[in-house]
Amino acid sequence: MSLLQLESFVVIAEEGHVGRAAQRLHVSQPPLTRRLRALEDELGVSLFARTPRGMTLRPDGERLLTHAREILARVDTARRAFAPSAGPPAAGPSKSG
Amino acid sequence: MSLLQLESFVVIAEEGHVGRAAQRLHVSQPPLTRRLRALEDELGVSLFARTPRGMTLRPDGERLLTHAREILARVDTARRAFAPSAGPPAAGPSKSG
DNA sequence: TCAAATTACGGTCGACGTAAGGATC
DNA sequence: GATCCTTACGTCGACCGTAATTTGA
Repeated sequence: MSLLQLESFVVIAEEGHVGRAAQRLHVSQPPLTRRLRALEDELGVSLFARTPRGMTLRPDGERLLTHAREILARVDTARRAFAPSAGPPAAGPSKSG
Repeated sequence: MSLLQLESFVVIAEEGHVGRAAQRLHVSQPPLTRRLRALEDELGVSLFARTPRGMTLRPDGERLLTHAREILARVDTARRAFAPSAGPPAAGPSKSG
């Protein structure tokens, strides 16, 4: 399980469409299908129901979606904590001003 | 930032020693040094102070350590939610009993 | 001098993109 | 017949391990 797989999964779930998800992620469909496939294989469950109009989240997929969002949110928080755009929230302002 | 980098960082921080961390992670020192290096480079900060006896966590490193532990804990929770060893906590037991 | 981290180098595995295939309505 | 997901194939990049180099008390 990698962050890339998790993010790919979330986007596919949001779009309900591998092609659309691929556009959002700036990759082609095959890599996305494979990432999802690898994730399902590792977890040993089927995350989506394949329909002729796209992908529908299954119960296991909905459960993973919750976990995935939390993980990605934490990662985003960590990244922001070190982003140069804004100072850390708890370190206090510099006394230079 | 990858889960592998985060896990590597945490182990190095715990051991204060790349060599020991490498043993725990079943890899040699160079890959571990590179993972840490890539993480520091991506974050734009120095996580450890290099000393002749090992590595000492710096303020930025301590901050990241907190984030990293939370992220890895969430990932572990997600994995357990799909682990075949135990059923999901909220799905209820099978009606077979 | 001694211990530890880091960089250089070659080899192997994984991931991507294009093209072809299978399935459903 | 059209749309979408999936698999096959060739190529490139990333990561690993061994060996050599640099760093710091």
